[in-house]
Amino acid sequence: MKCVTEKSEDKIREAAKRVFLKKGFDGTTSRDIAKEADMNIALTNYYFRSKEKLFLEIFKDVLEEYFQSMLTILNKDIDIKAKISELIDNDFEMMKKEPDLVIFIMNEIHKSPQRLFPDMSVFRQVRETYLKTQLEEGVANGTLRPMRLENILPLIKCGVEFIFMGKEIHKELFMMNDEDFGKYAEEQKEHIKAMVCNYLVIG
Amino acid sequence: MKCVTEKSEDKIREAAKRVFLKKGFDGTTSRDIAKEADMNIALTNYYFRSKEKLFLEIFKDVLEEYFQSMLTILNKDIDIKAKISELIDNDFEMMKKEPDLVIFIMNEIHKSPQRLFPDMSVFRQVRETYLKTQLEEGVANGTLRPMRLENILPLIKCGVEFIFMGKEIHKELFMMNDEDFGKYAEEQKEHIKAMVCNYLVIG
DNA sequence: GTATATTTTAAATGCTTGTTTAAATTTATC
DNA sequence: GATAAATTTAAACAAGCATTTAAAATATAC
Repeated sequence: MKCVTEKSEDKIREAAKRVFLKKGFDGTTSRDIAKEADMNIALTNYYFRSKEKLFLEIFKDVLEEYFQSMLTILNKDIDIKAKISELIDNDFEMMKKEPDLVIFIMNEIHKSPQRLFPDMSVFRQVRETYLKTQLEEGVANGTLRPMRLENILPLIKCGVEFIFMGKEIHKELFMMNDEDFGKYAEEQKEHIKAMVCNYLVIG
Repeated sequence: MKCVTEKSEDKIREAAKRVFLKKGFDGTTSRDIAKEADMNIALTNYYFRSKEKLFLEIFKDVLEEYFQSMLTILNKDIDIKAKISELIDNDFEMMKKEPDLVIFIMNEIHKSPQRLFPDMSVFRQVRETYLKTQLEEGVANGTLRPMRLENILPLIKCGVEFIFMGKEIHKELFMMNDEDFGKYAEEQKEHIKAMVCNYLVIG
């Protein structure tokens, strides 16, 4: 018989993801998670053994979520300019949908990198995409500026992610409200696309 | 008589800055700070009333430290390309000297923006620099692409700050050790300079 | 329907947290 | 050098923390 009510384990997992993303590992208590999941406090340890174990499980998911949609685009068989444009659009939508995700990942890894890299096979996948081949071919036949994947990928990602990670400071610094910021981010996105493409593609 | 030993208040302030930068507000305990300063636990509250008050004082300093050297360059009477180059070099040196500073600022503001913007007069200063005039003149006479300060400034800052904030993830992703990363960051810095200048300056 | 396994609960565990106290010590004032 | 003020100390505070317990409630198996 199919059950309509969600399994407790999943309820906790989803609640924990929400709270961890918002408050970070240090800022989150087991009671916060239990309250968000509307469950008894003892259940987090019943299902996940400890706050640390629960966090590591969720962090792994979050990191894969971050890379997954990007991976699909990196492997598409499309022109490199279109690919850059699509990668930036994809990043932009992700930052709008999950505004806490990137700063959360960056901050947690920065505070304790060693504990957070288990068997990240997704890293290898990112290193071996079709974009890499495209790049090497373009560089070889002189249509692209000599760059490696590790040079171009951060240039594609940093523009959009930076202004969203620092959304509140940008709003304060340039005296914008949320509506202003939305328009500003859109125009900034187009600048980034043009700037990166102009730089990578010769002529 | 000049005293060689540092005043206790300053010892605590400096210790607190070190610990807060490394562990963030939530990850830092009053005992951490007292230990780092090698002082009795009660002294943090004797001099600063609370952990929160001490943090706010330090955060204000840190934010001004972040903007101060940048402000000087923004107001220099030099060619706009040289200015961009110098801003990026300056950012680069700051990230090497204080690797925790930017991710700390970003994360703390992201978690609770309202509590961290008191009388930030430095924001007004950033808005009204000579670069703004240079930009408007260049755009008016057609030598520069039509952009405002809020468009160009993040483009200048995001490249370097992004790879340093995500140093550990970049090392893991692209299989670099610390030495590799150092070289990589230098070459990335030059790409960023060229890319931003090429984009802003027409022809 | 009873026995067994699973899930949920309230309560308590011992430890750490930020902060306070009141006494002890050092420094400054005359 | 005595008196007052400022600083430092060890100890304690209540509240909150992650985690555990053992009993209660529910679901599953026969």
